[in-house]
Amino acid sequence: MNLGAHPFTLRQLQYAVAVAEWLSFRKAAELCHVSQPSLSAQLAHMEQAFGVRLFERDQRRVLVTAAGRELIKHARLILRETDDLEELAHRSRDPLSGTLRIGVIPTISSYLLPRLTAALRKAYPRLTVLWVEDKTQVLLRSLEAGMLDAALLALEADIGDVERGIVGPDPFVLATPVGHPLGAKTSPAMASELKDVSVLLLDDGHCFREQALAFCSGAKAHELEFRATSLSTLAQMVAGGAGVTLLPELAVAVEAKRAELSIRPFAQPVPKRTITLVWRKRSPLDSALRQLVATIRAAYSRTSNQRGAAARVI
Amino acid sequence: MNLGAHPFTLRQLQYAVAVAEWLSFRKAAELCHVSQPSLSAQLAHMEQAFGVRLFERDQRRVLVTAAGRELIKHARLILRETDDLEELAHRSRDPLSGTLRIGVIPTISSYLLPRLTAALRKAYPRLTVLWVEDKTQVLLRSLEAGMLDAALLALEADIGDVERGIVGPDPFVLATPVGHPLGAKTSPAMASELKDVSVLLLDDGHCFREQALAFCSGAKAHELEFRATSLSTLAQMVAGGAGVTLLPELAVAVEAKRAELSIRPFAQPVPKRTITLVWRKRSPLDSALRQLVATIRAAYSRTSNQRGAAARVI
DNA sequence: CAGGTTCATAGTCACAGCCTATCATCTTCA
DNA sequence: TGAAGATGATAGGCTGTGACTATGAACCTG
Repeated sequence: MNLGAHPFTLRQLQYAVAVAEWLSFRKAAELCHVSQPSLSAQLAHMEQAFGVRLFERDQRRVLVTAAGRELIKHARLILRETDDLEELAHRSRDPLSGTLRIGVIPTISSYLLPRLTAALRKAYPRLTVLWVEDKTQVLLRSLEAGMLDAALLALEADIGDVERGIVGPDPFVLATPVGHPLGAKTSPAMASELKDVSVLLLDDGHCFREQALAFCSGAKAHELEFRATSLSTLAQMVAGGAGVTLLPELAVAVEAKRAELSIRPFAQPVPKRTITLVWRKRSPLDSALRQLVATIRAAYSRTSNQRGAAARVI
Repeated sequence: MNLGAHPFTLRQLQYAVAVAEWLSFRKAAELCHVSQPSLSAQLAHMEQAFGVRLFERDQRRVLVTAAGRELIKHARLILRETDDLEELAHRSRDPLSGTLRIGVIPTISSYLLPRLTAALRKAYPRLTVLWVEDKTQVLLRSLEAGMLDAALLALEADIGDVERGIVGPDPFVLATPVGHPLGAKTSPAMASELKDVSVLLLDDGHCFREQALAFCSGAKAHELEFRATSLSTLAQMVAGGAGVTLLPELAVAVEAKRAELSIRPFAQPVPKRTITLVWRKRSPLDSALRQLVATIRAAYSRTSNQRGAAARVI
């Protein structure tokens, strides 16, 4: 490890990054809460130390040089790491306290959160979770940008290279209007029964759409043109007789109560998704999040059991 | 990006890492070239800022706490990154390394780049050039906006107030279908021969169109309605007997090989364009780019000679 | 118990880094 | 065309951080 004095400071890196972001010394100085001359001076020192011009500036505008681009990219990385370190320090007093920002996809949030928040409040009374609901890809981008600490989504989606902790499997069931021939049978549903049946699916961008679609096209079902933007809408339309659909079992308890639906489980191989908590690799929250996953898993499996019971009643 | 002041410094991280490594304040202070009290004071500040005790110390020994282990692991990572940044700065002191974004017009790129990239790789092995192909006016706007570092184009176009380095002249030649009366003569072509001849030209927006058009209208030639979008298309159409055209000599070697063309040079005054590298005034890359121009010029004149040889064979 | 460790504390000082005020340019708009 | 309003650079002065030396307190070792 190099123990020699570093020729630059974290503060200087922040200044450089701020200027690169706003292409303005004044604006950057304002955001960094220093005067513009101070910022100018620090950047001058930094350029001197590096022996490289980072910014091309005249009296009307600022541009980042080729060298500047490379260096500032790296500076951003370092600053993110320092933020992580701060975060780590803050948490190391008490890992599961403070505020955690967690993303969650819509087809999970409505059904899991009500029960989960209660369990979390009980397990970690000093922890506040800020839930952010959006589609998988948006959440993953926010996660990467450091705007989220973790995200709760389906493992089957394209989630890239992230750390993960599995909460549990969520099998899909067949939902049909009451009185529909497919809903009448008592045996588990076979994929082959879906051949040429009209199914309704979620709109583009919802990962549950992709997962259900994969199964349906394998079964040679026929997708109707209309696409719902939430599972609730989907359930309403099915109840209205527009067609049949797949629902994650997680949603059944709520949706079958709101709308008149017949629910049948599928025979092996059961289509399913795997609910998972994901976070950045090398996140300082790693161990805390693993602990959190255990708590979520416990709450989820309790919910599953109750759902199982509810299903038997129907 | 968090722009708030960081509660710690890189120096403090070094101190902490050194202590963790040697489990001794004195030894660590010595290696960091500071007095032991200075190091003690900084670590005390750091622990205060973090709100966590990093070291368990009494007068006979030093131990790293559980929190300290985590934090110092992360601190090591950050210090490695800062070393990388320093290294990066050191390398970028050599302006002709890293990535340069250079624009180039289509009537140059296809013919010059294959040879040029090889020459550049050889001359500047640590330089990566990202070539961006577009029309002159688009390139100049990108250059002005800082999205490009330089652009390779024809001096004869309207290029505004930019810094420039001339690569070399690119004379135009007369290209006719094989068997065309204008192609039969062995003497250099006169502008007057083009009177009332049907010529094909590039589409609007290509600067080569403007340059060729200036010459042709001076010669009272007659432009056919059809306009090609690339020199290759143009050559194909001429070979097909649709008319005659002007080609930059740079393109002859490639195009005359693909299509059956007769090529004649022009008599004085030879119509031509001047291939030029341009960049922003006051760009910090100025001296590097002048050096680059010299390299490009060398590669271009070698290409010219070979093209001269090829032309004699035809 | 003296001498040699260890890290912590006290007191002093220099300079890095901040501030305000001002300059030199360039753009904008009346 | 000229005044007002940007922007970044420069000048000069102040202050607080982080360095130093000297010393203190606790602990081992011969």
